[in-house]
Amino acid sequence: MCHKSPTQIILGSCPVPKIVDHHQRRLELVDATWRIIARLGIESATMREIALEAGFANGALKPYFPTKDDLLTFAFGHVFNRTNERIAEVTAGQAGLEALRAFCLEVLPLDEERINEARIVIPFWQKAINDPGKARIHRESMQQWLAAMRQYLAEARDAGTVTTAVDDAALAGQLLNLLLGAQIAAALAPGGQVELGLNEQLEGFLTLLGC
Amino acid sequence: MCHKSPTQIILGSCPVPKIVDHHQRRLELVDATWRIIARLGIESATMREIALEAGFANGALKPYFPTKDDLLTFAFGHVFNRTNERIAEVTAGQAGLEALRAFCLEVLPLDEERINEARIVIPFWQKAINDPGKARIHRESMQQWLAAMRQYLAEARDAGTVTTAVDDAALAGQLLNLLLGAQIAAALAPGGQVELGLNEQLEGFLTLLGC
DNA sequence: CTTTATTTTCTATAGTTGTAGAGAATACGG
DNA sequence: CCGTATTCTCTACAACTATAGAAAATAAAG
Repeated sequence: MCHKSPTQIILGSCPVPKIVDHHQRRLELVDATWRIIARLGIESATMREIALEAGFANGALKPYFPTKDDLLTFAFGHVFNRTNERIAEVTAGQAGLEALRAFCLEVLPLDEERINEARIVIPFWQKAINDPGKARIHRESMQQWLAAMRQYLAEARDAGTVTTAVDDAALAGQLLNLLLGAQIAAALAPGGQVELGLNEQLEGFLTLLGC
Repeated sequence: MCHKSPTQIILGSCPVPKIVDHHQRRLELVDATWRIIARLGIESATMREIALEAGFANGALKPYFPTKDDLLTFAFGHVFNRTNERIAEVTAGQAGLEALRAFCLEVLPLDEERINEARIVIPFWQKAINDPGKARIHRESMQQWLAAMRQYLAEARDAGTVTTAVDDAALAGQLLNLLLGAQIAAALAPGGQVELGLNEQLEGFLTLLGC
């Protein structure tokens, strides 16, 4: 039997090598799904519409995602992965308040691309309310974010840039909720409105920490 | 012709007075809708399910809400009205930091009832992303909340309980986003988890203002 | 070119949804 | 008890959904 693993092409045990990279194709389909959700909303993200957006016919998705829920769960998980990768890039080599600022600036919906991500993550939250698996995806990333923030706050305290009496757990929680709330504000802002004062809110919060 | 206005009962111009109070019935249907969304999620809030929850058959909703969208829009609008009424009660006769605290304590999902409201408002946000009418309902309430918060902050500054250099607009924005983010944290928390540190976050934030 | 396994299209199906509307049931005035 | 307007139930229907699977198209090896 000829399996689908790309490594088997190299091994040559398969008379006809497979043509499409399954993992790559999955990512393409996820990308098409994102575009649909960002442009038309999750209600329009039907299997047919996603296939059309990706340039395929209705049934072509099944070999890559057996069910729609598989596709959506993978797609949503990938949003968090992408964001976490971007965060890792931006905070690399930084610490303390600088790292915290970079972290938040990467999560805040400050440009069109991240406003689109907000339009994707809100439907995800809605689905996660009644889907423990999806809720776990969210919660695990949030735990990770909280841990990172607490570390940055601790570093900033050592550096003397954070001096408030409010404890770091509360501060991290405030900042996380502020970031989540900003997604909603951005996603529901009228089309064209770019300025929500999010940058001022972030700088203001960081200022409050140094008191 | 016999109209549906309750005043016509009193006038006696209608040979057979109407039996059900249309407005009251609409509220009952909205209540049933809320229960369905809170318990099973918005995906399960079908016309049939809502009718069943309210104790009626499928078609009985139509005289009160011609379409499902009418029902949902009214239901979501009513969530904001209720919350705003509760806020008005709780902040009545208060000012400054005390009013601000009462306001936030009323919005934060600190008990089961308000966690259920979070499970209703998140699907609403999701729908509002691609429905300008619903987005406006949200935005108008948020504008109102922001104005109230700025007023409380100004009062608190006069009283000397808010002294931070960060300007009130940024502070109000932070607090609003914190409240919105808390809805997400609460709605996606694993069942049974009640303590999210939201109270500590609020008190911490209010402490930060006095620096 | 032929063969073979893969990949994709296309059609079909079972289920669910919002909505419409005929008819039955209901409750009240007389 | 009867008539009447209201209210509700029930059935029907058209649209749309995810999914399954047969058939066609495709691409590479020999």
